[in-house]
Amino acid sequence: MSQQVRVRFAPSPTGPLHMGGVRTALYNYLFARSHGGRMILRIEDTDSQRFVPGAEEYIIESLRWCGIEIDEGVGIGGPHAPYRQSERREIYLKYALQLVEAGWAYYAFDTAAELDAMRKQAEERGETFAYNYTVREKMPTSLSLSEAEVRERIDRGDQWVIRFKMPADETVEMDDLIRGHVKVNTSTLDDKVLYKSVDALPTYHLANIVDDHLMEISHVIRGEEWLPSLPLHYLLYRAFGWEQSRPQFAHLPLLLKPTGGGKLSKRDGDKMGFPVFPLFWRSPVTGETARGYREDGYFPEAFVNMLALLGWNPGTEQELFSMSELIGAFSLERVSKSGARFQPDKAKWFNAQYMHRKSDAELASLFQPILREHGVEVPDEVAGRAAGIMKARASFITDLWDLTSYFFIAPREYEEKQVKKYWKGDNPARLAEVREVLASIDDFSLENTERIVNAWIAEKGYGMGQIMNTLRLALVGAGKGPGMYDVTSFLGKEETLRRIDYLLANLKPVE
RNA sequence: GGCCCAUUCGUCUAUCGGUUAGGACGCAAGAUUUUCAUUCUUGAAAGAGCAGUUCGAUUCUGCUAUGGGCUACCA
Repeated sequence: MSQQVRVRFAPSPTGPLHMGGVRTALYNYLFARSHGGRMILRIEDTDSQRFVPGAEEYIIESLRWCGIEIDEGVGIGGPHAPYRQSERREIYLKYALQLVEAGWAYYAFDTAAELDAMRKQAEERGETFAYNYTVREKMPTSLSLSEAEVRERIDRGDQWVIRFKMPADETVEMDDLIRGHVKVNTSTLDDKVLYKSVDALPTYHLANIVDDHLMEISHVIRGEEWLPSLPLHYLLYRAFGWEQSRPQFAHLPLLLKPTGGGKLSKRDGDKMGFPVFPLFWRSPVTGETARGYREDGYFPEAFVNMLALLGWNPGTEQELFSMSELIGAFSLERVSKSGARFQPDKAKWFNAQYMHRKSDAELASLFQPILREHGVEVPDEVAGRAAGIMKARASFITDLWDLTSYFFIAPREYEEKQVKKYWKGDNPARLAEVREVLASIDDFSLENTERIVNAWIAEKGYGMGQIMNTLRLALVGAGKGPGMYDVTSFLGKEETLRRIDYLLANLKPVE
């Protein structure tokens, strides 16, 4: 096993990459990095019907945002270029023909419409139509037609596909790194199309095997939805004579909907209010949009951390992992077998953990764009300080504005509930007294102000809650916010006094 | 319908034949507190069912049930 580890992430550009795809990419990346291997990005655009412009760029940008680095592939190049399957068309036909020649595949001349009709008829009879050893001799194929006739049909320009000649009765034994030994009898499988007539491109199965072989892929780590076609893939490796270098397979459990059944899909996010995609997406064809984790205020580290733990665990009680810690801890052996239900609440919790651990400086650069959106221009240091004071109660960077707006904008209106509760009785007079105490303080630091004002409250025998909440009404305008001395030290003496004066002058106490 | 995969608290999971079945999210209660959070403590909460193997099964085997995937000239 001195062979170099080479894995690939091979999405198809039919739309935005969804979080399940990101997780597959992540596991491939972690596996590659933890084995000193290479991570390859291959774009599987063999479905010309479903191709969506912009999807490839979206995939690359998503991986970049997540910190999943590509060593080789689309956008980077490498020894096995090109890495976009549509640019490798001539390769596949050659290999498909090789299979026909060797007797592992055959031409079939029936059209998609004819097959649809046959399936429908079979269904009406309560049967299921399978294109396999039971029918292939009766269909117009190179198996039933004479060589001359086959030649003639092809030369005439008739449509043809190449199908795999599935053995009639053979047990295929396979090994999966996650699921263990799996056996399937070929009698339950059908003659899959390997090469399509509609766009003169291979299907996934052919392109996949050929490219994995040519690109010297050592491990195929992909979603569980591919497990049913693993026997076909095994057989293809054998048909090509590539069994010795066949990669090892690992089929990942699926990401499931938070409630109910089924795999996670785009609709779930729309319905339940969480993103299913890493980045915001607007379809260039339909104009449809979908929210993204990035735009919803998630940190890529938190998103990746959350995704890594959905279907894998380190076997310890550690939950917070940086990418390099993940690389150190990851192993396919610890990937679970059953589908993992995605939990929006847990995703939020992960993000909050990262939020609480961010430095003021890091938060400042993320918070500044939001401040500017609200017309607030302050130095990074000030933005960072505001964020730092309030980060403990934020889950997302996007929570910060609501949490800190009063730091930057003096209240002009006051929350009714707080006014009713505190802007009455002795409190206005007491606020005037506090104002004088504050006015006498030179060092407005949190500690100093706290020490002096608290001592004064104690000396006077006033109620802490009454004084503080009245002061809060003046400075914040509502019953929220951090400790009052956080507010006074942030605002500074001048602004603090100004806000108190404004309240005193403009709001009539309630009776 | 057929084939394949799976099955521990509501959810993500630990356990690799012997444990008071552990942790986390969420939930509840309490503590702290000048508001709101944070934080801390505590609590409720699980081996799908039935056989078998075994001195002993959550763990191994079989069946059933349930969930999921696949069943296209889509990946």
